[in-house]
Amino acid sequence: MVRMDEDKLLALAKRRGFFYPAFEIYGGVAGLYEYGPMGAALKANIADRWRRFYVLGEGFAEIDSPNVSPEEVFAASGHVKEFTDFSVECTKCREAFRADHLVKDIENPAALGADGLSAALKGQGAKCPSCGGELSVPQKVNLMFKTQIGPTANSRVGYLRPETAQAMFFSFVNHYRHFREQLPFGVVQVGRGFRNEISPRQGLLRQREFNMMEAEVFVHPERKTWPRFHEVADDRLRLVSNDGKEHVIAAKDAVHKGIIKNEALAYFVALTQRFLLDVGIDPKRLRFRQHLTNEMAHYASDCWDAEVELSYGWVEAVGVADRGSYDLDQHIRHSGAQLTAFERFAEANEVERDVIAPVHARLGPLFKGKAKAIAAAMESAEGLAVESDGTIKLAIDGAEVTVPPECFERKRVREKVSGRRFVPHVIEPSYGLDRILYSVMEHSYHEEEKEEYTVMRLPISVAPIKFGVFPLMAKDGLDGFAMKLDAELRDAGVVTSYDDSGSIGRRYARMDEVGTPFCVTVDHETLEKGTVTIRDRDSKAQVRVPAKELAALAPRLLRHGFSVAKGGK
RNA sequence: GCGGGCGUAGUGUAGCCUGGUAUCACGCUAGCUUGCCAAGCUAGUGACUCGGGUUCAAAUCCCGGCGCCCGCACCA
Repeated sequence: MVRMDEDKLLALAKRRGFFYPAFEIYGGVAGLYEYGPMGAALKANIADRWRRFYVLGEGFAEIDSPNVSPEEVFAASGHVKEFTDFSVECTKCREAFRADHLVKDIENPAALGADGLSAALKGQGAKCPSCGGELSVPQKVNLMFKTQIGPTANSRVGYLRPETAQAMFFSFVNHYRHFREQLPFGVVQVGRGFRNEISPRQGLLRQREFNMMEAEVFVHPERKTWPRFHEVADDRLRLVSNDGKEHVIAAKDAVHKGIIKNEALAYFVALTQRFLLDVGIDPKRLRFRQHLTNEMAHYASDCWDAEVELSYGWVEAVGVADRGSYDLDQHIRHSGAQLTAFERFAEANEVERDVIAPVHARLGPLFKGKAKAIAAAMESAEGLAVESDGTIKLAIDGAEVTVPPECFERKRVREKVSGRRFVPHVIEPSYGLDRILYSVMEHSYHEEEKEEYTVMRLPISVAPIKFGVFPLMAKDGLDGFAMKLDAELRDAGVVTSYDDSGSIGRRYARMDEVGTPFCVTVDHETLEKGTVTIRDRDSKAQVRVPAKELAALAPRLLRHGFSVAKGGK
């Protein structure tokens, strides 16, 4: 029964132009999908709602960075090294296999390293599954799409990004400055990611090129609170913690009891719930599951996935992770850039310390080209020891250099220390847009019990078309009137669909299938009294309103629902 | 990638075993009709997943590719 729904939904998705496999006339390519007119609109509307939460609601800044990135970025992020699967090759028939899939009786073999896999395979005497030949040692296969930046031989190696997050990290100082050097703040990006999956499946849920909406929220490492936490404090969350227990609990209690590690993380878990419900996820089919300790990235201190129940089972749609300072640390290490925030002490400290001050007038002539490096080394080295003969020994470029006494002075200085630099921590809510879109479609899908009749009960805000506009019959001037009404609505910024074909019931049905919340019909009474009917998708109820008022009424209907029309007239 | 199931108009299907270019329904388009929930009549539209082989002839038989679904595994 569940299977049936899924097939019917996929059929509807294609028939009505939501989504379908890409490149169909060339046989299709696994893991690549195309959004049709309804799907593209639905996707844009969901992303819009997301921005309403994250950009308008939280005041976060949206950026837009390239899909193609130089190798250095992913060397720093760890993707070049770690974003891999292990494969083994048969030495006889040359066939390749995923190493972790050949390992038997080990829980989570994917978590094994090269040595662990190698040992496990050897220990089990694993042979080639197709010819029985000997297997090679496990080799890493990177799952990023590799390319070259620039067409000529001296081009740089590049990758299509597997996530949008990195630009929010490596451009941290720009964002920090934009927010006038105040924590906490957030940066978001809505865009595409690319993962060259070995075997993509399950339609929109696992694609090779997919859409995500990511936020990186930079917080003080010792103050992982959130200023607006009180707004969500009483939101009830369904939490499955990694001890296997399920809690239905208010956000504030989840924090107090330590189920969710900190307030900032809990805030974004609660915000995620609000967003998902807003775009049409069924609350009964939503839960948050904490990552198991061995599933969590080693740097993450806590991670919660929003999981949505679909015909495929529970599917992860959003991940909310406390990533600590890992990502910024990595880019600091690899690039040398100072990706830090500055914190002013309440009172500036005065400290006295001994320093070695280079005498440049002597250093220069004596050491020539090396003088600059020597001076820098003297200034940066804390507590340099002066040898018994009065010289200093320094290691410059791997060679020891002896600096005679006349080249420096020993001084005691008073310094004012007004604050300290530190690497912020990051809370990362990461949303799979395609998965959310698909989930919204499944949860909106509604079939009338008796007849074969489908209604997509999409929330008004995400529905691709807001109003169907019909003349009851395309004659007697009804069609002309309806066309004018349609143009007025579109002029007011409302997405409409004009339709004068077939019976009125058929046209309602078409709109129901794409989730259009309202249909306006022009009939003979319109010509006499100037009123039109508005029909509600979910209740099929109708009310008459003056046609003249429709364009003004429409935005209120879209905001508050059908009851506005009922109450109004 | 493994195991299983599968691929015929936009959709759902018949035909495949036993080779002779394709059934029915819905949809869609036009006309008539009806006059507020997929009504009716008429006409039209439109398909054998791709490639190779066997054959006088392939949707049908054989081989291979691609794709889809389920399970395993992985993941946003």
